[in-house]
Amino acid sequence: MRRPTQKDVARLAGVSRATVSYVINGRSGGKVQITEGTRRRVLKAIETLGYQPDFTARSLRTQRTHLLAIMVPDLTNPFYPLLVRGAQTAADEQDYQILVYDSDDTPTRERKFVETVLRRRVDGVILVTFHLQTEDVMRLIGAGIQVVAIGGRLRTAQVDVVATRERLAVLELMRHLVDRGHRRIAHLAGPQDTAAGEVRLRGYCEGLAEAGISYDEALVRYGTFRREGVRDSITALFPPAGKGDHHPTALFAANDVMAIEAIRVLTGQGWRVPEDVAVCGFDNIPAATFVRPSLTTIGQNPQAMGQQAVGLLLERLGTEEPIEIRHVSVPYQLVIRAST
Amino acid sequence: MRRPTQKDVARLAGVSRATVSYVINGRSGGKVQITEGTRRRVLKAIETLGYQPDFTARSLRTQRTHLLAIMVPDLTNPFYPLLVRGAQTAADEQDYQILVYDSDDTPTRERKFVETVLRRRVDGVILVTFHLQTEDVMRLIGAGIQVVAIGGRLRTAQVDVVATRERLAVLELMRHLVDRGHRRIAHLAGPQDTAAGEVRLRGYCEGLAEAGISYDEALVRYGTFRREGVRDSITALFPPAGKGDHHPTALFAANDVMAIEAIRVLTGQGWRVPEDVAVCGFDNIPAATFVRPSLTTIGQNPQAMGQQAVGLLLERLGTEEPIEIRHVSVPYQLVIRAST
DNA sequence: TTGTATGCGTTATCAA
DNA sequence: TTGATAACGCATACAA
Repeated sequence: MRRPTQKDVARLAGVSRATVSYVINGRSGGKVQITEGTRRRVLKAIETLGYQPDFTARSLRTQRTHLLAIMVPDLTNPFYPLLVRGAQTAADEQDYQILVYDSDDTPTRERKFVETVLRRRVDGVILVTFHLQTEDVMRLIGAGIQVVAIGGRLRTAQVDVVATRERLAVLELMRHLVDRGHRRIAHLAGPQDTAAGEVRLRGYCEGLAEAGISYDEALVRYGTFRREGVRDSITALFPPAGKGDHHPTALFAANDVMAIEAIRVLTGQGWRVPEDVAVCGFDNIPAATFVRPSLTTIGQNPQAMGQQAVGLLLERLGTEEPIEIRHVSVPYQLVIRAST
Repeated sequence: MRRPTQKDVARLAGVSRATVSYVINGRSGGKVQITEGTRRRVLKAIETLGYQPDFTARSLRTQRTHLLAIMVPDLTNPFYPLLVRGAQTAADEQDYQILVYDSDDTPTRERKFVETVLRRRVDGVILVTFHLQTEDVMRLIGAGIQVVAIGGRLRTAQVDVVATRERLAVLELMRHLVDRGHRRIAHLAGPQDTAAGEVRLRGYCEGLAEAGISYDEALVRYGTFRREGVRDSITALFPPAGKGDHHPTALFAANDVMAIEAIRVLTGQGWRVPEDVAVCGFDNIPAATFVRPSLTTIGQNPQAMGQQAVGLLLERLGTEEPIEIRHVSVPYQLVIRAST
């Protein structure tokens, strides 16, 4: 009834507990040698008893939990499940499990995450954070927990970072619009206190500059990355009265959610997309393919990001040697669809 | 540098390790009484040292990990992140953490999940399974792991179940269509070897019966819950030639993904939705609000399901007494939108 | 009311 | 090559 322990295995195989441990951990490669005979006897006993090592006990002894944790701001944003899945795939191969934590993008919960992983003694964490400070990260590192950040926000902290080169991606998107002949390009920007909002605006500006188009602040509106407020911004940028006039012919929204809402508002007000206004977004969420017209956007590769992040973590966990800080960027993809 | 342990706290407070443990675990309610004075001294020491109990060690001792695990078939299906989030919210309140596992809907990975949680000694699991057998579940229970299943598939196993009354939901959906005057209602069914596919078809049939409409097998096509194959089914149900003729005036797709694809195919072939054909789905995924026309559907409440599931688990974990098997159903919601 | 001692299941160090 | 044995950090029965 009770789960068998190493002791049971040892008794059945007629050896000591230590020997069982040696066999299990394949010490045979190192200094400790086990006779093939006893080795097989032990293996046999393990088999018949259905013995499985207890992670908890092992963790206490080795100070390794074989547990990773990933914190994301919003699991219902389709970007993050993909990230989690990528992480999972990579972790699974090495028998690491993943604790998933939805911070709801609040400072309180992000803090709580830190406390939790500290007590749980997870081996490594993947952070998608908008609120943690360098000092929070330092606490983790101080406790021997490996850290990798997704996205640029913690660039300055001493941690590995996995990110998309968003600025370059936006630049490419802008080139696409310019190639299509657009000169008056509006931007529905994200909040400028977020790395994403800020860097995408920068890409927009550089894109204009590259095409020799002068920046016009009247063409830039700031949003929240959510649907709220988009209607007002659109109405301001595209006054119903001014149709056929000197209106912008293209709109770059800082993310797909806003872009899709923009399309809805525009068509609702009688604009044709893409004939009157070309619209593009950023993220390539699933809805981008459903919406009519389907949305031109930048596809990040969250799954690859998750995998990479775990890869970095496991590398550090696999060696004693210190590894220098790494910043890896994951390829993005310009997805051209009907909206431009 | 090293994390402080109870021993450090004890030394600083000038008491024994046991006393520290008593204080922490609030034994004061039980038989062991601690003087207010020493209690405060200990608390003070904990504070200044920044001591935090070590989950691992505690787990080894108590045989409780304070860890739950949830297995879902596909994290990129927006239903499941909500489920996870609901579970998380509930778990978080009692300081339980959640291991998330994406089984990719494969038997192999579902098995692997079982092995993993067994070794990890998680306290309870939430199962959304399409492949596990009763015996797999029995292994978990035998190991003292609490189990709750989401959805009807394990109804017959001896476990708690949280589910939506899908049959009743479909019935309500059918009533809605009938109220709108529809008599020829087609059904894009799900695979009949899945509980969802089967029960939704049953609801469809009962809905017809209730309205006194005779079942016509020519109006039922079987799909995969995915976009593939929908085009063919739609073309067969709504021959382009037969427009204006004796075609079905409504379509109930067994899930939103198929319904949305159906709308796309129908409009692509010149049918107007809902004027020529009313379309409805099941699940209320986010895209259901984005699609034009927006989709009438049944909204399950995955978040509530996750919360409920954790609730059942924690109840069992909170008491020694055996609790009888419970089947709880979570309210659904008929969401009427533009497509009908 | 507090302290002593033991064990949870492992791994790893030392002898044998 | 193998076997005792001591931690790992904590909770608790029992003794004081």
